[in-house]
Amino acid sequence: MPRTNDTVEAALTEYADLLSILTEDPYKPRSYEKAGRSVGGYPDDLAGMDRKQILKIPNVGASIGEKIEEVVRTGTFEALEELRAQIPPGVRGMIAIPGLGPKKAIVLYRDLGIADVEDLRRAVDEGRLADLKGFGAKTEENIRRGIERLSQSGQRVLASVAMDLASELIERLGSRRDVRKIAYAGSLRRMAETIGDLDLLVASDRAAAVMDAFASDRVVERIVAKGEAKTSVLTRQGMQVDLRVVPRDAWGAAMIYFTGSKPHNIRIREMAVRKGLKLNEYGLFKAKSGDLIVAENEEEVYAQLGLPWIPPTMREDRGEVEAALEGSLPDALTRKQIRGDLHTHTNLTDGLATLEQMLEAASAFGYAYYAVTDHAPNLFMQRMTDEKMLAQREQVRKLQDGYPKMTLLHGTELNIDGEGNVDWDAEFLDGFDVCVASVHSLFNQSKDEMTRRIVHAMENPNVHVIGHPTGRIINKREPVDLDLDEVFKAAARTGTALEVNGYPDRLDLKDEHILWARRHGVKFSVDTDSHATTHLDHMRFGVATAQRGWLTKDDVINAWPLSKLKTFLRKGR
DNA sequence: GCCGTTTTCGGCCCGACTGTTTTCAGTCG
Repeated sequence: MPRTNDTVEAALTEYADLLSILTEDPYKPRSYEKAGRSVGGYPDDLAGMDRKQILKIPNVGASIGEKIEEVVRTGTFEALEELRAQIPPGVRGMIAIPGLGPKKAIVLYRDLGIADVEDLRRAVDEGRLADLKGFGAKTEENIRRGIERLSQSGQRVLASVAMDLASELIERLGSRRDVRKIAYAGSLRRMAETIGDLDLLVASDRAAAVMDAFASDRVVERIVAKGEAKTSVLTRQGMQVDLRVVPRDAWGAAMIYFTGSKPHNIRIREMAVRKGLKLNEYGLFKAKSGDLIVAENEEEVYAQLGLPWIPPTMREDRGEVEAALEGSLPDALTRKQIRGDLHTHTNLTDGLATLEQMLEAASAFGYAYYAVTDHAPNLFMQRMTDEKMLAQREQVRKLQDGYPKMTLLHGTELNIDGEGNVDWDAEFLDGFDVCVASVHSLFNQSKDEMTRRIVHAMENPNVHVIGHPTGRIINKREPVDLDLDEVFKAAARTGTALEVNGYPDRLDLKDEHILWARRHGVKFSVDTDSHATTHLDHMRFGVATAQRGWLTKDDVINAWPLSKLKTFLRKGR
């Protein structure tokens, strides 16, 4: 079930889209779009708010405030219904086609009666766009390709997949002499959970040569656009990659610009304007004289705007600029602050590596502690038994001598059954150093059942961490239906940590849920759920997700010293 | 429609690229 805020955001965004199609005024749609985003990112639930509180939301004034109340009450608002009556819903769908915006969409509808993407596809095939003013042969071809791309792509890729492509391109282009600096930016640098386009930034004095090399790289299927400063290509896998080349002394300003997010950039550019300055990808300038102030690195640019450097993972216009201004921007968790991994597997169950191999690989990360948490018996396919588990514990204790700097913790990943009970009784569970408990079955329970189930598991004094709390698999499986507010309250009350699972297709809890849970005083465990030695490095995605949820080392139990962690694991007993 | 270190009107981020035009609108990020 979507949160009320999400419903309201969707309504405002749809209204903004319809306005952009039906009116000339470019500012009004933008207002609704901004208000929608503010509402979506607002921490409090709109359902319980009165008008005065609603008007405190940034970018929400009297007019939009009234409409928000209407949506909370009825699920929609009158003005939206009026616009919906004017054009078919499919026209809005057409502006999702790359290269086709609101202005062309309305011409297609008004002049040819084209009402959705399918109509448009037929019209293009039949050559009916030919006599339309403003639509030439190339536009027609671009629309044809845009429709194709929309139907096949639409699917954003996991951050880990984009990261691999970025590494490959950076390695090849970065080895060129005329490439002084190269880095990925965009949503990958912000470590969003999925990536639409890959953005690469290069510092070079020979832009044309670098872009030629890029455009003829082996991964390139087709060149989408190529100019003096920017080239866009489509890879064979269907991913768009944008390359921007700037002079080296503009690196910092360009990185800010290219990293985004777009709303974050707009916020800081507006700040610049108010200070009589102008910010673009070439630097921060005095508005009147055009004199350059700074450009070379990000810290300087932020500093001149009166801001501390803001980590890319927090640049989402979720209040980070305001927090930075008042000096309350949290010190985001860093990879270095992670002292151990509390959720990992071996080949005793479904892992690929032996206990010895996992420990050896983990010790390379310099961890102070490390937990082995193989699956418990009720996940029957794993064929776990009490004997096997106890034998593993013996083995772990023996291997401890080989790791003087890393305390080995013996744990397990329990299964939360339909009623919220777990595999073993208290006596057996007492033998573990740490217990993660997760849902692995009955994903389709009702919201009430699922919520009761997880809360019951958290009330078990031997359950320390709830693993991948919503169970979603990105692009594959929906999250389970949960009353998250109840779950977060119970986690705080029982002293149970919620996992931030760093496995790239889980990232569970996700950033927005973390922000929400954190306000309830919940503690978190940032883990990899590794099933192979190579998975241990997924901690980078877990930490990035934690940063996107504004977590600090104080919020994260595996960033604590072992003694403090052990106190937490006693759950107040 | 929102907002205020140019405060209750008059702005609203900024630049690159494309395509169809003859100087610019549309789209994108």
